Order: sequence, then C-alpha cells, then structure tokens
Amino acid sequence: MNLKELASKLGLSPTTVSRALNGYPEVNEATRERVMDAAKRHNYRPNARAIRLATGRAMAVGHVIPIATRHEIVNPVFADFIAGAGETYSRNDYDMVLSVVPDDQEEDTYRSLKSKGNVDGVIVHAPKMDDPRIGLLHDIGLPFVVHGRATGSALPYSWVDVNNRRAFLRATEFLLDLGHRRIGLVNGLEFMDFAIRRRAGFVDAHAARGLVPDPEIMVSDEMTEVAGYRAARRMLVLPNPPTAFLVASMISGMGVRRAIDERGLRMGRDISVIIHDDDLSYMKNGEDVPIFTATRSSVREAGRQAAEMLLDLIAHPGSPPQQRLLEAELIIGQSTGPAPQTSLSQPLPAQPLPAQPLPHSP
Amino acid sequence: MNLKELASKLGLSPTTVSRALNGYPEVNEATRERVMDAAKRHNYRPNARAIRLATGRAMAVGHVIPIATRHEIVNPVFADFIAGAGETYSRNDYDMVLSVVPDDQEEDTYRSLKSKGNVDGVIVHAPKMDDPRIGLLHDIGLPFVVHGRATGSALPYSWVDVNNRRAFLRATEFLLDLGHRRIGLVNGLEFMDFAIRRRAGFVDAHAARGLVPDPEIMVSDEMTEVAGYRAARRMLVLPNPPTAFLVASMISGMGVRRAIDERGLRMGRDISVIIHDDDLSYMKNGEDVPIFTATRSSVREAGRQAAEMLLDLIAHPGSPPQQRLLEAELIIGQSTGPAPQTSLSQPLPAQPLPAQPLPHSP
DNA sequence: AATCGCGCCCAAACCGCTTTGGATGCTGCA
DNA sequence: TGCAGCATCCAAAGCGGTTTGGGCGCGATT
Repeated sequence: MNLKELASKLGLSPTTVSRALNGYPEVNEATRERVMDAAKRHNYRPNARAIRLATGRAMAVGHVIPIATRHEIVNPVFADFIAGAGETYSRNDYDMVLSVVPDDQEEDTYRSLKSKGNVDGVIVHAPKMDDPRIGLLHDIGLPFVVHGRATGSALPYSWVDVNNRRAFLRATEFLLDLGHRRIGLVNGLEFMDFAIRRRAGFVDAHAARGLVPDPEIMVSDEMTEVAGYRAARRMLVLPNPPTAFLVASMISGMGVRRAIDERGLRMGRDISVIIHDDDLSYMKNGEDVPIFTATRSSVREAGRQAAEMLLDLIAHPGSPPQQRLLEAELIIGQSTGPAPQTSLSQPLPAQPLPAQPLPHSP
Repeated sequence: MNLKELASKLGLSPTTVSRALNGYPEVNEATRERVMDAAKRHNYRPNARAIRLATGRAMAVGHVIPIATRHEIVNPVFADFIAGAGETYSRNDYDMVLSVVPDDQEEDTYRSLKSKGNVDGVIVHAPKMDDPRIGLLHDIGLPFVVHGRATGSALPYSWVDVNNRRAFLRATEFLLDLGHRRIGLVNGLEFMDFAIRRRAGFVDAHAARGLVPDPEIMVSDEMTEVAGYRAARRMLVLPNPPTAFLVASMISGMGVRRAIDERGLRMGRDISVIIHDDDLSYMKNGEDVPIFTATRSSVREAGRQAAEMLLDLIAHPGSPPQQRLLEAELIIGQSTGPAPQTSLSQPLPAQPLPAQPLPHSP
C-alpha cells in the first residue's frame, strides 16, 4: 500500500493525501480526517526510502565505532550511552546507524557517511586530546556532537560532558577530609580526555591543601578488572601504601577490591575506595545502599542529552555550537571511612601473595 | 557531485556511467576505466538514498533493543555481539540500524521497520521460551536470524547459538571428575532460553552419574556482580555448603569470588568455580593465564556469523532457514581444583558476615 | 547485397514520496 | 457587477539513482 494507491482509493490526488497526512494547512479538515482514517485502516506507512530521497534528509544519526586490534571503544559505558541516545532518536522518528569499522578507516567513514547521505549528523565518541575528528567533521560540514571534550581543539564545537575534573576534585577532597594523605589514583588511559581531566581534579585538590600527590601511586591503564587489581596490588605492597584509592570505574573498582581482600584488608575500614559510577543499567552500585562511595553520573542520560542536542543542531542549521556540562553527584557508600590511626607502613600479617608477575606503573 | 553531473562531464549518459561503475558487461572496458577514474578524481559517491529507492533494497539490517523498566537487554554481552555483527555489515556495505524502544512497542517496531522499508532484515536478540517474535516476523515476511534459540517455537527459523547445554554439561562433568558432589549453580534468569539449556546440561551431567542436584543450591537471577555475590553468599552459609560453583557469567563470577573471599576461603583450593566466558573484548578472563576455569565462546564471533547468515538470507530470498551451533571450549584456569577432603559442613573460622539482608532463592 | 548478431551507448520510465505552481469555485467587498 | 482573496485541490516536476527497451554502426554470415 503506497501513497498513490491510497490516493486513488480515496478519489484524491497524491498531493492532497500527502499534505493531509503531514498536517499542511491547505487541506479541508473533513478531508484530512477521511485520509487519516483510511491510512489507519489500510495500515499505510509512507516508505522511508522515498521520503528520504524526496526531502533530502536521512532522518538518521550515525555513531562510528572504531575497532582496534588493541583496546576497544566497545565497552560497557558505550553500550549505555547508545541506549540513552537511541531512546531519543526513536522518540523523534530518527534512525540510529552504527558503523563498526577498523580504526584506520574511521576518517573515510565520516566522509562516506556525509557524501552518500546516510546520516544527517554524528556523535563523536571517546575524544582524545587534540582530536582530529573535530576538524574533519567541521570541514566536511557534517553536524556533530562530541560525547566529552577534546582539550586543545581550536574550533568551537558542540559537546555534552561530565565535569570530570570537579568530580574527582570533590572525591579527593572528601578523602582528604577523612584524613587520608596517601591516596592512590587508579585512572583510565591518560590520552583520553576524561582521564586527563580527572587526574587534574585529583592533583588540584591536593594542591589546594599544599600537597603534592606521589606519582608512585598514580596509575593510568585500561579500565578493566584485571588492570584495577594489578594497580592496587602493586601499590599495597609498597613500603608506604596508600590508605585510600580513587578509581576510574566500577569495573576497575572490583579489581581494586579484590586486591584489598587478598591482602586481608577490609574495604571501608582499612582502606577507603571511591569509584566513578556511570550508573550503568546492568551494573548497579548496590541496590538500596551503594557498595562503593562514588561520583555518579548517568552516561545514559548523557546519551539522551547528546542526541537531543544533535537533533536540535540538525533542525537548525547554522545555529551556534551548544555545550552542556553535567555535574556528578557524590554518593556516600560503605567503601569509605576515616584514615586509620595506625600506620600501615609495616608489613601486614596478610596471606602471601600468589606468584604473579608484578607489572610496573606505565 | 551526482551521477548526472559526472555523466555530462564525461560526455556520457547517466545510464552508461551507472553501468560502468556497477560492473555491467554492456560497457566498453576503456570507457569503464575512464568512468572509474573520473569518479575517483571527483570523489563521486552515489547517493545512498537514491540507490535505496531505485533498487527497493534498504541495504540495512535492524537490531531492536527493547528498553524495560525492569532488567534490560542492554548488557555487556549485547555490546560485543553488536560489534561483531557490525564488522560484517560494514564489510558488505550494509548499514546497521539500532532501534531502542520501550518493550511494549517492540512488535510495532518490527512491523514499522518492514512496512516503511528501513531494513532488509533483523537480528532477534535474547529469545525467550516460545518467543512470539518468531511468529510475527514470519508472518510479516521480514528475514531474520535469532541469536540463540526459542525452545517451543513450532516454525523453523534461522539461528546462531552456542551449545549451552553441552557447555554446562562438560563443565559439570569436569567438576564431578574432580570429586565435587555439591555444586552450586548460579544461573541467569531461567525464562531466557540459554539459561534453560544451561540448567539442563547441569542437571543432565548429574543424572548421567545417578546424581540429583540439590535445588537449594541452584539459583536463577540476573547476571550481575551483586546477584552473584548474594547467591554464593547464601549457599556458603548453608549447613552443607557447595564445594564448587558453576556460574553463568564473568560478572556474576566476580560476585561469587567476592563471597568466597569474604568467607576467608580461597578460590581454586577451598572452592572451585567455573564460569561461562563470553570472551568480551573489554573483560578478559585474565591475560596469559585464565583467572577462571571457563566455558568460553566468543559472542563477538557469534555476532559475525549471525550477520553473515542474515545477509545470505537476504541475498537469497526463499532459501531455507539456516542454523549454526557453536561449541564452547573448556578453558582450564586457576579457579578449579580437587574437592577438599575435609568436610566443609562445619562452621568456618571466617570473619563474621556484615549485616545485610539474606535474599532467598527465587 | 541483404541480413543478422553483437558491442556499445542512450532516452526515458520508474522507485514513492514532496513540493511548486497553478486551477477552480466560492465569498466578500467596492 | 467585477474582482480580489481565500479555501481547496491537482498536475507535474523534482529527488538521484537503476533498469528497460531500443538505436546505431560494423563485421560476419548467407
């Protein structure tokens, strides 16, 4: 059932039917109702391909996911962001198209998306310092919103980001207020923009009290359970181990907790831990009471907002770039407490460590 | 730069240019090269919207992701599956469109995808017993491949699945061979097809040796860290606790491990654990040596194969349904060992449990 | 010499919508 | 009465490709 058939069935021209369905004023209300009714009865749904060609709009938004042989973007955070953005798209009758491409083809994918007209705009994921994608998208004139920011980028651009610096600043202050003076930082990879900002917040909070954090207990690595475990493990066997950890993610935090457990220490009593919680739908930080004290910010909500911003940009071409900075809240859980009075610098009566290679901090 | 412009620049008709670029035989080889060359020089890329309308094909595959207020499909496994499927699509110049919709709109979404012509086929995720989507898609004539199977479905349909029953059968046998007689099952939600099959494998392995597993130590719940922790915790305080656990996922396994650590037990020595490992890209089961003994099967590879199957189905309409059963391999890690000689039924000199509500098995 | 077949190319129809540019008839006002 | 103005509808031209149905020239066949 297409427009022409429906029109002839109604004894009307395709023009009028099209206008009736799309709410144009130059059609009699009685006629419109008749058309609407017939459309529903015959289950008519206009062909999306024809609409796209006729209007010149793709009614679709792209997300490019580079696949590397090394560490991948395809991470749990990404999935939840996509879910949030997807909600917005389907509410607005937009399609979400995902392009999973080898990372050396990412640039060409954006060019192709634009020139083939597959999408009206894109979301840029996981920005790095001086991210080249911003200049590229600006050049080819494809509307975009960055999830995060790209420090060092000269051009203005639209973004939605969490105030990562402030979040880690506050978390660090909270630990300092509890009396902790040696805080281990288990950060994400510090060529990622968000990790850079978190580190800055961590350092600044120290600096504000005349302290300088020890580089020995600041680690930058992938946000996996194993990496978190290794980082914490290494720090805990130092002569002067940290009394608290600030950790980049829930998953890393589980690794940190494992290292703590393994040493026979008790999280929240012997060692405090604060994580960043992206509020993932399938990885809740506890149910009624939070397990970890955390800086929390819903990445799903960020997805919704980024998508809304992009649709707005698409609807109003030539409008200036928009920005939105979301604040993380500090959730107090069971993993933090006052710094222990007794020095932990003496070897603990803990279980011997199982034989495993001890990686060094990168 | 569109076809017409390119044609006039070459002094050819659009017909010939189109044919030259698409490899049709009725064009002189010299002419073809001239066209190819000009297309490259002018960076001509045919408009996807026009192609779709003209050919009547969407050149796109849909994935519908229902969003529930309760437990969500948007899980880590899903993300990796998507990544695998996405690789296949982009290699074949297909788009992947994700529809994130409230779960009560899932059916209408499939209808709409079909009648509006957005996609040429869909992948069905997370099949349940007697899944109604199979009948629906069959009725509306939209090609589809199911990731998993739907026990009880009468119609034949295409699917890609892991041999979940066999995987858990072998894992259970392995534990029984090690002398374990009380094995706790920490399963996924048992209205999901894969969880039903895993349970069957677990039960069948017992039955083959004349054993009947104790329902008291078989739990079905979400595959989260917290749920895994709670399930294991509850079983470990039983008068007759299990000496081994068979666990549905890596994340659940981390919760189980936490419960074990908390009791002061040592995984692999006091308690054995086998998990199912979906081989997620960002959640590796160790690096050189596996942490957990595991039944491993790459969900990403399943995504690739499901996508390939679907594209084949689309390319050959009317061809019979295809099926593909992937076998999981049993990876021996550090989390399993012989059943302890001494009975664990006596209360252990472990740390007291922190006050927390003890949920009962559903 | 007439015809056939083939290689090569083109004009035009078509895909299913939107949108421009009228056409028609009726009302209201000078 | 004449005409502008408005409400309502339609024919046709697009969007940018693909595909059908020839057309033309030339060597080979009869």
